[in-house]
Amino acid sequence: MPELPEVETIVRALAVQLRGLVIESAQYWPSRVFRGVMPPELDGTQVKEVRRHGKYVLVELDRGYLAIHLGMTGKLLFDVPHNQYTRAQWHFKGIRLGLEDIRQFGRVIWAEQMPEELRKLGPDPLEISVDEFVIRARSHRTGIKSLLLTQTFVRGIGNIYADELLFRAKVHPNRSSAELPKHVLRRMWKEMTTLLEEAISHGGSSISDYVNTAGRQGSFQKEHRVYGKAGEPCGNCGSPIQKTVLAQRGTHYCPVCQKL
DNA sequence: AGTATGACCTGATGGC
DNA sequence: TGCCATCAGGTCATAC
Repeated sequence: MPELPEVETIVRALAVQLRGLVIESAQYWPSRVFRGVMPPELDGTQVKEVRRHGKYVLVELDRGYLAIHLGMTGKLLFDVPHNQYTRAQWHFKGIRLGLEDIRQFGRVIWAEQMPEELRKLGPDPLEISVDEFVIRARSHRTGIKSLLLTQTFVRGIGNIYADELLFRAKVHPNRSSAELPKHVLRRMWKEMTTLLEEAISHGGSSISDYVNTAGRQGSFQKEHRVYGKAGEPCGNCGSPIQKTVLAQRGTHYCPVCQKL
């Protein structure tokens, strides 16, 4: 569910509330999110910082790192009662952070050092330079949407923002990455930056179940131009937005504005 | 290296 | 109301 803007929204709230707090106790309910490895005893450990790394929430402790991926249906919520989907709870003085995840596609990783799963990811889309973006994109032949979804290429873009970005940049989702002209890739980089920053400023997109740590929805779904708009007229040219399957994902685009 | 497919999970929705 | 198929913000493993 959550992509870069949603995770960024969550992380900003978590950082404010958790920085400096000490874990008093933690509870874990066995589920797929732990992949068979529960975090060790962390009582007495202090939260140094909370950062985003791609789609991961990275909680930097004074001893080790807790990395949380929210998958499709993961939520981090303060002070809500335990329910059947609660996978973990961390108790701090005066506040309790719970992880809920219906589908269990999320993941909790603990490691003494920055976890390998995070280190192997590509650069952040809001930090990569335009030149590096162009060079990296040109070194792959695969379809551009598939590449945008590949977290080792850039980290944090998912299905919504891939579709929205390609529409804004007027690029067909199945165009071969290596064959995109440099000026088109530069345009994509620019649109990527503005799209993600706009989405963050709206608190992310809420389609069905995304909510921030306060249980509130984002509003960027109101600004979507193609995602979830199949059959509706394109805002540029009026022709109907198409929906197909590409890279195993529902893909929305304007067949007139985004030519192959 | 690429891509296509299925798997992993559960719930919501729509057709019959 | 019930049953079935399909779809959903994401990875991951396996097979061509």
